[in-house]
Amino acid sequence: MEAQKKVFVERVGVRTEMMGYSPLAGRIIGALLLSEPPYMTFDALCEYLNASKSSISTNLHFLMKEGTGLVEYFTLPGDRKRYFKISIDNWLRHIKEMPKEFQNSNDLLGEILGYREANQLDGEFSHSIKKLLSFYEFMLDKLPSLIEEWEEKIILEK
Amino acid sequence: MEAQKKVFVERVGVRTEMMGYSPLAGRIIGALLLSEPPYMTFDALCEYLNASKSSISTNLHFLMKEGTGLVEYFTLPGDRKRYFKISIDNWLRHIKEMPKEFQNSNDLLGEILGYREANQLDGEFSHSIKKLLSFYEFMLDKLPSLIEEWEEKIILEK
DNA sequence: TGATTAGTTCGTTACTAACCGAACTAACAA
DNA sequence: TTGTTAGTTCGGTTAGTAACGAACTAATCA
Repeated sequence: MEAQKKVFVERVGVRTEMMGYSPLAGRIIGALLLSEPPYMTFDALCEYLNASKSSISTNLHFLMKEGTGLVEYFTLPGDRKRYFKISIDNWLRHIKEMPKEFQNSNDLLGEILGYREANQLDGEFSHSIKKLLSFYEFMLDKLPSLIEEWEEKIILEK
Repeated sequence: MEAQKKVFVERVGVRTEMMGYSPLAGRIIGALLLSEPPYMTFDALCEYLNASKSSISTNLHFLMKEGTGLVEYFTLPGDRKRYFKISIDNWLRHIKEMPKEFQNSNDLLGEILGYREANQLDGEFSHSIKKLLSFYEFMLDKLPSLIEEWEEKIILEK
């Protein structure tokens, strides 16, 4: 069972690395997803992941700030330690912001198309860019209400 | 106008770097998006981007294979040169595959939840993971038909 | 006040990725 | 067959990133 857990931690590590996190940041996420109880102290993370305090410190900071607040911590009265855990809420909030990513590509591509048309550059190519843009715009239009639809479904299920 | 074009090329470069491409790969995409006609030879790319032949060669290969076929080339009879251009079709095909990315995260998270439940780990945390999973699953369910809806819209507009 | 604990900061090392130039190959042209 | 052009491959340099240990700080405890 412990061995299986470690395998999961590494697999989560690989997945999250592909999302732009460092290997250790990925393993922290993995460890926190699989630990029981679902939070760990600083020292426990160092020991479990065989990592130095400095590396754990750096990566926890990253995950709490830049890393979209994927990790957060709580404290207990009369206890100096911090207890680190995954914030599923922030995780969800982050993936719901996916349309914003689209928006950025969309905007730049739109500007480029504007430039091409203003300078009367090759029409056929501009036309195919327009098609691509229309896809982005369609998604930008539809995704928010799709997300809302899910929100409502979730409320009803409760 | 030429200056404005270069600014665009760099901006595209930065955007695509954020998507995991190398700086030069990003600039190649930018140059090809803005060039008139909408294709360039190997040498023209070297010169325009002030890059070495080897770097251009490596990055074009990447963009044609691993890079989801974002770039392709064509040839002209009686002309040894290759003409490189953006494949908007492949670009579109690639973003339409977005649900597959979801699928991978979804599968791993599902396995983890299975592990947690099999070992009767903290119920509240597992419950919130379930909520996250339900979002992924909802999107996986709805996105394909949304994409199809766009396809139909496009056909009608023609 | 001094000792301990929790976590941070800093300087270094090891590794990887991006890019370059030079030498090379394959195809055609003279 | 020799030269030229288009592009590739290889080895090396440089820049950037991940991680470490040691020294430090801030808070608590005795």
